[in-house]
Amino acid sequence: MLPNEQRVLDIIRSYISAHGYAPTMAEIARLAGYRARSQVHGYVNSLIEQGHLIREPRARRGLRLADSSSTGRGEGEGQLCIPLQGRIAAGQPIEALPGGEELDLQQLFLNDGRYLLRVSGDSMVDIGLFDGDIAVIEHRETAQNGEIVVALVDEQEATVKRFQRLSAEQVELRPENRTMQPMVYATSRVRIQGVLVCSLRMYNH
Amino acid sequence: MLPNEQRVLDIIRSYISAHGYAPTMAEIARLAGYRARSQVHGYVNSLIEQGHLIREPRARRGLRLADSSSTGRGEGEGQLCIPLQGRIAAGQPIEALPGGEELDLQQLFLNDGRYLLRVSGDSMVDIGLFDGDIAVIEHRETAQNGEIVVALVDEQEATVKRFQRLSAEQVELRPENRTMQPMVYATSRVRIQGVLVCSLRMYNH
DNA sequence: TGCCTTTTGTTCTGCCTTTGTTCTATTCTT
DNA sequence: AAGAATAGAACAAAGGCAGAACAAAAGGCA
Repeated sequence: MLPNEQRVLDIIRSYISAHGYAPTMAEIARLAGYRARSQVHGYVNSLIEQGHLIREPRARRGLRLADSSSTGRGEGEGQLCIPLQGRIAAGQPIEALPGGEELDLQQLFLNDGRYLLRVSGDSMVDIGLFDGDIAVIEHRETAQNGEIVVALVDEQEATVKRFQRLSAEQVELRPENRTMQPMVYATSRVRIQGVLVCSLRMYNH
Repeated sequence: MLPNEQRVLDIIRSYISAHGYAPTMAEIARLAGYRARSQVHGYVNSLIEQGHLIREPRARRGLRLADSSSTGRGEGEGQLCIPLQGRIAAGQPIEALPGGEELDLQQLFLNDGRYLLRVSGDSMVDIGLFDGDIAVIEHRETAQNGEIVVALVDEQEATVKRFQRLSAEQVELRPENRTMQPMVYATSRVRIQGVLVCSLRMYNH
């Protein structure tokens, strides 16, 4: 999937999840910054060929997601679920968890577009993200307010920050560290590379 | 394989695993620090001759990894290693990790005697272990000084604390929280259940 | 209902930029 | 001297883009 296709798919996903119905070609074009609907149409065609989208031909707002994440994932035996045993730090020796929660390693680490980065620096210590931690990042080019993102400023410096869109022209990248100041940038200077899904820290000796 | 070829191959691997599509010659050049695309092209040609890469001629982003070199995710037989892609928060967009570090999920989560607990309470916030985090515990009945343990006091209350043996008769269980006091117990009253190997936190929305 | 306008999906065409590719030249290492 | 590393120019193909044009669908209005 090419980057522009990815971008269009992101936009469609966002739109559907926000509105409940699919965007029109013109809406996608405006959101993606294109002036021509035909442009979008090309990418949508590619996405349909690749099986990421389904079209109801000639229908308005007739796009649907063909998402593998929503329903059954028929992936043989690569599914690694680990049960959570219980809750620690209060009451009984180890209080069993009622719900039978599970951690799906497959989904957490091996989902499409997820990768690992080592965190360096102290800009997020207030939410417990420390230097040396490992971050699971999901590749995306758009983010919701409040998500923690990997963002590239001026195509130069990549950082982990909390994302907040202030207006159409401005975004805020806020470090979670009382000693640092939030930074406000023009939207055009900031490119989202991914969002933080999970962080993990090893305690080695 | 020459060192520079290796480097280029690493960059391509990282890029594909992070984005889902291959980089362009120019992107590889920028990531590797070259000014000329032709430079990259030469190495890519070598890598193709050696069978590490496959090219779709003249296509953009038309590089694919040959299976033999897909060290990316070795899930051959239940062994799940995930490469760390790089370091985030300073310098280059994403600074590639030289060592090719890997995270071995198999070993981390499925090693004998390891299990998961959900953390509850604030007694370890100073080391970034928060309420709701997931802890990977390795079952053990003894601990080294300084390790973080799951300890049972008087066969009643299980907690996560830092372990310190003060003498043959006394052990200290120290919460990592400035507002709490370390507790000292007779050795006989404390039973170690396991040590903290890793903690992990999800960022859901 | 029937007519008209607007919106929308779709196709086609033409222009510009990016990209893969090849060649050549220069410097560096051994 | 030989091979590798680097830089830059140049070209053709592919992709990115805008706009025009047309038919189907939707909605308004008498």
